[in-house]
Amino acid sequence: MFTFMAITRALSDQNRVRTLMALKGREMCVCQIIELLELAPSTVSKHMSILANARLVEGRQEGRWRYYRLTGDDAPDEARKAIAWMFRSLSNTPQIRLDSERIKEILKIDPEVLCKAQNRA
Amino acid sequence: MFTFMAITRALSDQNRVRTLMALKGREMCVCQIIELLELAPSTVSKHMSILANARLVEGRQEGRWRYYRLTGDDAPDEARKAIAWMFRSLSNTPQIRLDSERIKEILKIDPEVLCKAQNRA
DNA sequence: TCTACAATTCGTTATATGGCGAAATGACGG
DNA sequence: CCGTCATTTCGCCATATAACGAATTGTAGA
Repeated sequence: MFTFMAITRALSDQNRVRTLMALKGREMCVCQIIELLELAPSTVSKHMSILANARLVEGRQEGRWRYYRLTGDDAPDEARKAIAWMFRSLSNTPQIRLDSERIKEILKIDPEVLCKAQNRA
Repeated sequence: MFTFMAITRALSDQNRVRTLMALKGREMCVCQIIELLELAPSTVSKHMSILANARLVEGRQEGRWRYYRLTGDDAPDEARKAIAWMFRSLSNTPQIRLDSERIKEILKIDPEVLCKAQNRA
């Protein structure tokens, strides 16, 4: 029950759901997610820790960057089922399609350049 | 997306999840749900309206009593999938098993008697 | 119509949550 | 080591939410 509630609470915020959808089939570093959601770094970091706590995502350090991806086979069954349900429900919605387009643009930019641009803003 | 978020927000409260699990395969009137959750009538009523808004349950008036049940085939696909996911995740958890036992006892009591008892308390 | 009463709505309160900016952390290049 | 810089942690504020009791609504029976 505790695990299940951690998942539903994680999924109860739209920005976290958008993030999970964005991670379908790829990794993204924090600054790329910041760029997608247009939120402060500290806010995004907190969202990621909530998702990680619910075992919906896992992080990987690469140099100065931290990459997040959806959890794999090691994740609890509830988490994988939740992600599958989310994909079935949302893949064709306007918001997710819109995000999908923006992600394509964001991924074109070298993370190094992207982070520097964010520092200036 | 709006529909999906309504569902995840509805599922993000433990008392609402317990209520949905309680409604598996049966109807219950509000006073029976009050008895299960041990919350004030106004609180339970609000929970039920949140669940109904997310199209996870639907109500039926019978005399002075209002019975709630899980939504049927008329519900959005997201809602039915969510309920299925919830059942798979929670059916064997301690809290739900405990509730299941209590529900058996509650259903033995005539709703008329149950409501009267609640008024006295 | 009047009373009883199950359920809902409304108003209030305490806590939880999402947001930000500032400071701390930790990894890399010099 | 030392500075740089991506990310996280911390402290704060505004809003959202869950809880309650009081008042309202609407139905059934007298």
